[in-house]
Amino acid sequence: MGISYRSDLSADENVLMALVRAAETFKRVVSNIFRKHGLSFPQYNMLRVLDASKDGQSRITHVSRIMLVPVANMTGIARRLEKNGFIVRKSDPTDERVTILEITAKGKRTLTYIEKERDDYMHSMLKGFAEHEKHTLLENLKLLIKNSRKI
Amino acid sequence: MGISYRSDLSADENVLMALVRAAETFKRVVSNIFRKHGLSFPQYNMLRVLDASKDGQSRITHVSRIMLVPVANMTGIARRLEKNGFIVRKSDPTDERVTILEITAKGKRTLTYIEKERDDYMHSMLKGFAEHEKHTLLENLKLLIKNSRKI
DNA sequence: TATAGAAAGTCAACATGTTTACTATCAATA
DNA sequence: TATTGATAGTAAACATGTTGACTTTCTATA
Repeated sequence: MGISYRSDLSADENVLMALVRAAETFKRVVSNIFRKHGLSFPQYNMLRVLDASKDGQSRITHVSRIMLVPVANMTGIARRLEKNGFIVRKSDPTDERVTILEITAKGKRTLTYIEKERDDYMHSMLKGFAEHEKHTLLENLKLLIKNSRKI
Repeated sequence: MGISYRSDLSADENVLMALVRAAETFKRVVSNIFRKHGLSFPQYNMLRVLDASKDGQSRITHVSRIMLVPVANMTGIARRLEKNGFIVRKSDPTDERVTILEITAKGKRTLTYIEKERDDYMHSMLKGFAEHEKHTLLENLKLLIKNSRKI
């Protein structure tokens, strides 16, 4: 099944299709972990960014730039996170245009609950890789990202 | 920007986040190519599967299994492809439950138009990789996929 | 041969991504 | 200072992904 589909793919395409599949499989499994705690994949990432920010807060545009996701997507993600009590939204008194997002105690607690299970999964996904192989893989992936940016 | 976010990530997380970013960047750029010809990323993949199938046709469930995408997603993708004349839908006389998808002449033509630009892009994305490095990268990605399946 | 269960699809509800349009505010400058 | 352009964010329209419910049709078997 699928053999006739793959047989005429070039070496380049094989690599890049495997890249997409590996990423999607990874996202699917960690999403299952997040979902048990009421979070989607991008919601979790937004929480992580806020948790690592000074005072647990940051403006939407800043989060957008770190996540490499258009600002337009942030609105809905933040709205749902706020609805479920993981963050609060405040306006910046010094600039009325700005919306500041801040992680709540519930948000921080949830990240803690997720942490171990997530780390275990990531570790098992990289089973069979020596440290230097992880490093080489990381460099390869960075080169792919760099190459695609230049196009 | 983003430094404080990244600084406390483990080596495992660095690799897997780079994996997701590389895949998303790749998808974004090839999607631009496809869009010029009226196709989305999954629509293109569905066309590719049909084009590589016997007589240019296959049942929805089969395409779903190859693309590793739930059948429920296939319905809408096929409907939009049919609406724009890239495929037709037929029912299987031997099994009334089955929907058969078949690529049209327009669909095949469109794949031909896309082919070169897409190959050029994939080649430039893998610039700087020797053949044996591509091979190693592919093996690494396959191992990631295999590892994540076992969880 | 009824009937229960499996298989193939569709549909609905929701979250997300993408693009475009829009509002509100701020900043620069004529 | 009034106007113009840049910034920050939201909203709407669409395509996709995910899950679960549902219909239709087969298939196995009691």
